Amino acid sequence: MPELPEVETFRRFTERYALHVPVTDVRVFKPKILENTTELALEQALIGRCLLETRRVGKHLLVRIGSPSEIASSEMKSREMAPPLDLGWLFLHFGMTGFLSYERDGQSVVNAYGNPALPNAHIRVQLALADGGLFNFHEQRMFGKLGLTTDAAAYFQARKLGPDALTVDRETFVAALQKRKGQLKPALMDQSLVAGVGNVYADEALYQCGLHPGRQASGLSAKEVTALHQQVVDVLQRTVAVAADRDQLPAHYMLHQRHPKAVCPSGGHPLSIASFGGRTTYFCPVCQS
DNA sequence: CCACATGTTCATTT
DNA sequence: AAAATGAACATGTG
Repeated sequence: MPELPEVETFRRFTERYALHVPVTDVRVFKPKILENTTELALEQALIGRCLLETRRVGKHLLVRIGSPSEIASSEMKSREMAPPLDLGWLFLHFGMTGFLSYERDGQSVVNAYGNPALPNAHIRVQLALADGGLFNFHEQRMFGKLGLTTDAAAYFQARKLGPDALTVDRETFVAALQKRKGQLKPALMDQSLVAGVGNVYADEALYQCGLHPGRQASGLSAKEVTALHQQVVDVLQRTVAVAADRDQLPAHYMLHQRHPKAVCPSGGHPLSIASFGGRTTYFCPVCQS
């Protein structure tokens, strides 16, 4: 599930529940989820500190670690205080099944996106906060990662992420596709071309503008590539707007049909299920060409 | 038992 | 060099 809209929802969730409260404890239940760090290093980096701000590119979420006394940067500028101590960033990647939850006072459990009855299982890392809150990173399938980095820009660069798909401008998007040899679907999913589009929303954007996933990326007309840019951004923005709860997306969205009996929301024809770029791809052979 | 699942990375081939 | 392909990773579901 975690493509760009889900991770953006996690980012907002983190902002809402976990910022500006000192961390009192770090519990790692599955060390394998850690990338180039240890439980001890996380404890040293986090305990007694606060999470202060978040940043997201594509499907990657970074959370800045700072001292509890550090105040908001706008306030700081106006008072011309010393620059904040560089305490680095926590990074999270959600793999195939990752998500966040928060609980407090024993009962209230809030999940990062529409999944009301999630069990308390598969918590891999838990941050205990000074207000009694517990901030949980879940990852059933263990493809996700959590770790520390000192430099946010270097973190994104090392992963060769292209411009974020939620805000990529038309000129950049068009230029990237025009020089791309190969099929549309793999191009959209290439995180170095545009960051954040995964299997489901790639299919949706292609469906919404009537483009076949196997089309040559560089072979689109100006009109087609403009429409594709618009749909990529629109599909992602709409999904962010409903906090990545797919049940709230329009009925004419094709992602509701990802099952063997799938039919086109606009004509009722059976959808084709094929492999592009090594991923299962749903598309309408009538509407998309 | 098998096939398949939203992601990324790596090796191999074209 | 770029792009495609397939495997691997770990775990659960149908």
